[in-house]
Amino acid sequence: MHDIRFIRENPDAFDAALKRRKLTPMASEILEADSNRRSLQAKIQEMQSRRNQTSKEIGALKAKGGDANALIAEVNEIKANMPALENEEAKLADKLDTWLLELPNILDASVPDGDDETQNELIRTIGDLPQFSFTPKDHVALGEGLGQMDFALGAKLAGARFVVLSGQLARLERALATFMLDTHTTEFGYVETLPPALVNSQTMTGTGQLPKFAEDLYRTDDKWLIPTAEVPLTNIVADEIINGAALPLRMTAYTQCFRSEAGSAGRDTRGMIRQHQFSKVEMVSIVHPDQSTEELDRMTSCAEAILQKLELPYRVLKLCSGDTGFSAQQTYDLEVWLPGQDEGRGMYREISSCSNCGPFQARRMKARFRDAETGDTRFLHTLNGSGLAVGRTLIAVLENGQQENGSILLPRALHGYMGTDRLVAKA
RNA sequence: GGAGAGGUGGCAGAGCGGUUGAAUGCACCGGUCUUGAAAACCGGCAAGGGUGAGAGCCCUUCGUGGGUUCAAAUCCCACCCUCUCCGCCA
Repeated sequence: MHDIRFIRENPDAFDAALKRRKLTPMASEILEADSNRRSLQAKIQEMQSRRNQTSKEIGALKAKGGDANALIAEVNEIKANMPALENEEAKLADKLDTWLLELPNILDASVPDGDDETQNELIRTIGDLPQFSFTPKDHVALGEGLGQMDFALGAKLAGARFVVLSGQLARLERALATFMLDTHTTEFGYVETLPPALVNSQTMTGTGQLPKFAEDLYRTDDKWLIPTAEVPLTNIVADEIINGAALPLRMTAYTQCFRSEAGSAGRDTRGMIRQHQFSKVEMVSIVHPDQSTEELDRMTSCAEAILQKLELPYRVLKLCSGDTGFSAQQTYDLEVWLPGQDEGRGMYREISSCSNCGPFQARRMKARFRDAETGDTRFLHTLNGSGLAVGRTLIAVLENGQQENGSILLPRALHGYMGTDRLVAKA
């Protein structure tokens, strides 16, 4: 959500920000509605003031036993004219709210220009790519070879884009999630949290999924399935005024995530890369505005630590203007190396996305803190990042650890969690 | 699902249809006192918005949305949530 005061004071900067998002300038249109609304508001408030004042006089007069009929008639006269103005004001306020809620966040100055994911900026590449003396298989071949990954069964039970894992692979999912949570809680100070997986519309609006992206979500009668734990975790501070001394707040959660993938028909149809249901360990930080840039680097490094401990090669990209999400000011993507993709030639695929949303979500959520020095309330900054997407991590562990005979050597960090150092086919 | 009770400021907790934006206590901030701290005492302390150079003035908000009334935290209706009991159930 945008700050109308910022637009009033910096209309040109606002339009320039829209332009970076490939949107047409709107500041003058917004400001006209804003100015009309405010003048209506002033008129309405003036009438309300007179109404309140006269009503008090009526009370005082009646207390003395006087005849208040003339004053009552006066109030009725004032009130008769109010609904028309109020309706008009409400319509304008609605229009303004819709704009402010549906326009994407202003990009940070550091975000490179670009149209799409091909123009993201490579920041660093970490780890050595595994070398194979054979053509590496993808996780589908490997998982089915192990007899522990069944897409047909997923389809029977639920439909396309579902899978059933069993045996060691089912345990691997659990091991990865536990390993990630253990790392974030014991090494990085995130508080483990178990939030609802269904949330109401207000919560979905707080983080920016609604009102604009309803078609990407699954819904029940009156609730929505979370597409990421970012939604419930971030909204924990909605409508709150946090004591500034308590910042930063850091939370992590392992949850199932549900996405309709409405815009992705035909993409990534093979395998576990893009499922309607997947699990993810999410990190959320709630910080003082001065700290959010630094916190984004910290959060990104926390996600990277997981990849490093799992001995998975990856690269870090800064998303360009055309690829940065609706609520984000700036985003780092972590892409893991998947040697089995592209016919065994391998490719990098997104496994984490760490974003600083600045005050954008906080303004939607009314999430504030009290500044100890000034005593004022200010909007918090919110950040979220995957740490990591568990399903894609499982894919990476399979494809990077594969042996010619189809067994999988596990990274050392998982041996304790798995009770073994390798995955082998069912007997 | 049924019956009952209740939702008021950061927290606890008063509140008669009319000077109640809301008593009181706690917490918090400032001051007096003290070598320092504590205690005690004094003072301050809701959020959002409009307007104004500013001091200030004004509007809105007592779970949410409607309604009654000249006037609603207070009355009426619907919904949401919490608690207690009963039923059902992982």
